[in-house]
This record gives sequence, C-alpha cells and structure tokens, in this order.
Amino acid sequence: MVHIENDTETAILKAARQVFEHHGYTGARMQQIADEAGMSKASLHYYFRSKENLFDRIFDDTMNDFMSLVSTWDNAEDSWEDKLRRFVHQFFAFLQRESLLFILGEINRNPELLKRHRKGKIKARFITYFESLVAKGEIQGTDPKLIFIYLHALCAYPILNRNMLRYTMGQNENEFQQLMNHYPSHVADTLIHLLKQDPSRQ
Amino acid sequence: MVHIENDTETAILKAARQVFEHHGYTGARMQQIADEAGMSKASLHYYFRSKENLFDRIFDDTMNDFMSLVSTWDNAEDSWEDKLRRFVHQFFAFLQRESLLFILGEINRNPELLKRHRKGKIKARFITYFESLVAKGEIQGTDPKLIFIYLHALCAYPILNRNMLRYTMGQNENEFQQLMNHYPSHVADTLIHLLKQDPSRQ
DNA sequence: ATCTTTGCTGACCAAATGGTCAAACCAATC
DNA sequence: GATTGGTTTGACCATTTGGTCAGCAAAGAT
Repeated sequence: MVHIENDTETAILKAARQVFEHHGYTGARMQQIADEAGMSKASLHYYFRSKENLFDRIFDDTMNDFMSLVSTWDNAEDSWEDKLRRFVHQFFAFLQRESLLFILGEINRNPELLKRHRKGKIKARFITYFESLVAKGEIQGTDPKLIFIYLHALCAYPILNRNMLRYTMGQNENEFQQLMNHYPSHVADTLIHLLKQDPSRQ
Repeated sequence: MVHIENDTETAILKAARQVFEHHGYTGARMQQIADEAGMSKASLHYYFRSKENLFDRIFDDTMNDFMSLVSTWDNAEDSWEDKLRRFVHQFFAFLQRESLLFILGEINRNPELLKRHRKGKIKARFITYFESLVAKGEIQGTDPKLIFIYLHALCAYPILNRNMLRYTMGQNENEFQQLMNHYPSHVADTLIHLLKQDPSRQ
C-alpha cells in the first residue's frame, strides 16, 4: 500500500502529528489541525474522511516505525558490544524524534490499537540474539527478557519523563540537555559492563 | 488543608480517578464519572464546582503522593544497600497503585501543572545522599543524577509500557506477571551490583 | 471558448458535552 | 406534623465539535 503524497497531504499530516502528539486523540481539534496546516477544516475531510482516519494514519505510521526499530537487529559481522552500542544510539535518537508518550497514552485509552500491529507478535530479534549469546557463554546468564526491558527502560524513560525529572533534580533546560548528550553512551557502557560480568555473582 | 470527606465525595473521587486515569482530562466525561459513582451528573457539580476542579483534586493528590515518595529517603540506621532495596520495592508498588502514565500525559498536555508542586524544586534527597556516599568513597564515582534516572527508569518503564512490552516479547498475562513478581528484586540487585564496582573501570 | 475534473472553502447541521436551576427528597429539630 | 437545612436530580441551556454540502476557482482537455 503505497501512498503518493502531494504537498497538501504532507502539510496536513505534519500538522496532525503535532496536534495529536500534544493533545492526544480526544484532546485534538480538527480546527486546530486545519489552522496549523494553513487551510480550512473541510480540506482535512476532503483528504482524510474523518478524524479517526487521520489519527489512524499518524498512529500507525509511528507505531510501524517503532515496531520495526524494536524488532530489527543489526546483522553486521561485528561484536555484540558494537551492535548494542549502535542500537542504543539509534533507539535514543528515534525516541527524541517520535513521541512514545503519545503511543502509550493512546494504547492505554484503547488497547485494541495494539492488535492492528502483528509485527509485535514476532518475538523481538534482540531477545533471540541474546539467548544465543547466553547459550554460547559469551555473556553472563541473565534472562535476555530482563536485558531487553532494561535497555528500553533506560533509553525511553528520561525522554518520557523529561519534564518531571528535570524538575525533581532541580536542573534547567541546558543542564539537563548536557546530561542527555552523554546519556546514550553511558547507558551502552553500563549495559555492556553488566553483561560482561562473570557468572559467579549469584 | 484537611478535607473531611463524606461517603458521596469519596465515591465521586474514586470514580473520577478511574475515568481520568483511563481517558485523560480531555477524554473523560462527567456523565461517565457520574454513572460509575452511581449518581447524577448534577451531584458532581454540587460537590466540585467544575470538571477542572475535580480533575485538579485527582491530579494534585496523585502528584503529591509521587513527589513525596520521590523526595523521601529512608533515614533508618542501616546500609545504603538496604535503603536502596526498600526504596525500589516501595516505588515499584506505588507505581502499580497509581498511574504515572496519567500524570505524564497531563503534564505533556499542560506543563503548567508542574509549577503547582514546589516540592519538586527541592533536590531529591536521593541525590544528596548518594553524593555523600560518593564523597565518602563508599560507592564508585558515577554521577548520582544518572543513578537516580536509572533507578526511576527501571522501576517505572515496565509498568508504563506494560502492554507493548508484553506484546513485543510475545508473553501472555501470566508469563509477564510472573516476570514482574521477581522484577523489583532483580532491579535492586542490579543497581547495587553496579554501584559496588571498583572505580577502576572508567 | 467551453466543458470537465480536481482542489478547496464558507456556511451550515446534528450530536455531544459541561454546566445550571427549580423542584423534589429526606432526615433532624421544633 | 410542620419547618428547616442540606442533598439529589431531571430537565434544560449554550457552546463546542466532527462532519456535510453546494458551490467557487483553477487547470487541463476538447
């Protein structure tokens, strides 16, 4: 299903994304999307029949990006350390581009939205890859599912909760931004360090 | 500011919390709250003058609980390991009771909501405590702000993103629940292990 | 020049929604 | 049992909101 987008359609999608990500489905107003796209409300209905249609397009696009990123695993011929490092940076960059908070909010509102994305049912490549590493004894024997959760948690949380974290830690925009610049490298180091431990501990 | 609640008011607050947490401010409907509380919509306006008032009450209550939990730090006379372990379990339990996703969504919609809670400006006790530990050389020299983020991230993420995580990892309710039963202990172990490392690594 | 197609819009509509209010209800007091 | 005060509600209102539609404008096509 290829979409050939003209300029107007692109403008609508861009405006819609902004408004939906900021206000959520129920809070978004067709009029505001129209204003932000610089056209009449009727035009939105000309290109996308309904609010729900327009929303689905935004949601599904974001969700597909997210799912394909999560289930992809670099198959370059290098060490798992480098693979992991690349993934962390890629994932972190992605999360700054697209709003995971939006996705989580909408799924919370309507869990049915998840069922439309079958790709999720394919067990993430990450996990199978790390299961094989454990089997080969290259990393310590922690459950790869936990590593998977840790990886996602460490990358996503400071972006999901940026505002309150900054507030709680008493930092201004700049200080926090500077912390975030080094953040993904530090996360990668920590995870690798964690996985390299000899299996003797517990 | 003590609120003496009668049964009706309590019933309203309970219903309102459920509806607001599920649908967010913009998606919540006064009629649904009334239905769920088993009374007429007019009664809601009798007890709380407006939707916004009712929302504020729910939001502020949750936010206060969250802020006081985050800025509290056990001052029992025991090791930092035990303090940390207790905190992780307490925090994890809290997150299962009250919806952080709700808070994050509303703050994203209206950042002004944060400014009402001055407590956040007090730098979290956690950070000052761990700064002192680093100074005393009891733990390795990682920036306590990062440890703070890691702690919160690891506790909060699997609850914030429960649905998609389960889906991505291909687990059913039971399997995931079982994973979560051991989860906080594992997080505590991991964090302690991480902090105990000798300072030689970078 | 005229017709046809496509993109686009102002004016309008029906339904939903937060909020109001006069009246009903009910327990306590006289 | 009448009065009083707080509580509860059905009916109603004004506004907002997603959506429709007849028609206008521009660009090809004939």
